[in-house]
Amino acid sequence: MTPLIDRLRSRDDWRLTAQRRVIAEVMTGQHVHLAAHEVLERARAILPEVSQATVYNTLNELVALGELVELTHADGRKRYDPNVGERHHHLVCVDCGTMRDVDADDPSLAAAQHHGFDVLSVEVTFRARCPDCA
Amino acid sequence: MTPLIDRLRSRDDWRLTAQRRVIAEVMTGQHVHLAAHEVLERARAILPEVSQATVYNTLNELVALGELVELTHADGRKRYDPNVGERHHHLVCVDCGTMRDVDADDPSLAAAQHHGFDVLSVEVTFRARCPDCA
DNA sequence: TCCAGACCCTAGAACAGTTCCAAGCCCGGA
DNA sequence: TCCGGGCTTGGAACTGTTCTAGGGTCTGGA
Repeated sequence: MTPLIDRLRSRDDWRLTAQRRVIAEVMTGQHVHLAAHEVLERARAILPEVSQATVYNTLNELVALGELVELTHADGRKRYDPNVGERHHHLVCVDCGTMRDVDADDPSLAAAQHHGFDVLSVEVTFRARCPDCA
Repeated sequence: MTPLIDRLRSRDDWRLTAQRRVIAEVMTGQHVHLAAHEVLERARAILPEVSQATVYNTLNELVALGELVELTHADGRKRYDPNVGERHHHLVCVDCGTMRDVDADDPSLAAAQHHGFDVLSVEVTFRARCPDCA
């Protein structure tokens, strides 16, 4: 039993059905940054009758519950990261899209964190609320 | 005549047609981060017979030429930033998507750079090439 | 145990953003 | 003027995501 599934099971405002449990199982681990279609594939390997709509619904619900973070990838498809607890950032391969979590507090990445990647550029985005929307 | 249009005009591998000039005109300025449909709208205000396909083609070509940077926004649509010269990062409103350029070298944003925004979180992405793709 | 209501799941349709395609247009060079 | 290559166009196609309608499942109360 993983912490994620434990947390979900103990919520009384959210039913942990078989489908949802399988999706949570798939989303468990370090360096997991799956796109929806990959989640669907892996979930179906465990429970073949999971539907696409359920995967999308469940992923969105888990994001709303704060259990996943949605990442927008350059290829246009969203990826989901279960590592919400600790502050961390991302190392992304510009060719294949592979991602690694890195914990860096500044935009210069320590060599020990390179994971063998050849770093090309850094992109910093500040998520904020503008005066008009405040 | 703006520097961007000047640069484009002087390329001999790329014809600066009326449509392309209008699109470049629309993309000129500071804090310009337009999505394709906005570029189309504004371009048509100047030259009504510009087609959607041309806007997409031209934006992609300008990105390939290094004259624009493509930004992936959480809402799924790409935005284009003409500010390619100087290293800078982005301040994004989570509600309306408004963006501002900021020049920050670390993930703590100086108050002078806040543009009145209420900063919620910082996201750092290292663009890299993984060992398999190298 | 049975029932009702709430919640959940499914397949397929619908949607939005982007790209592809075939055809016609335009410009520069011969 | 004619020709060829590149550019543009509208519409179709494609892809990722969301919506919809209908049926199923679970839970608590009678």
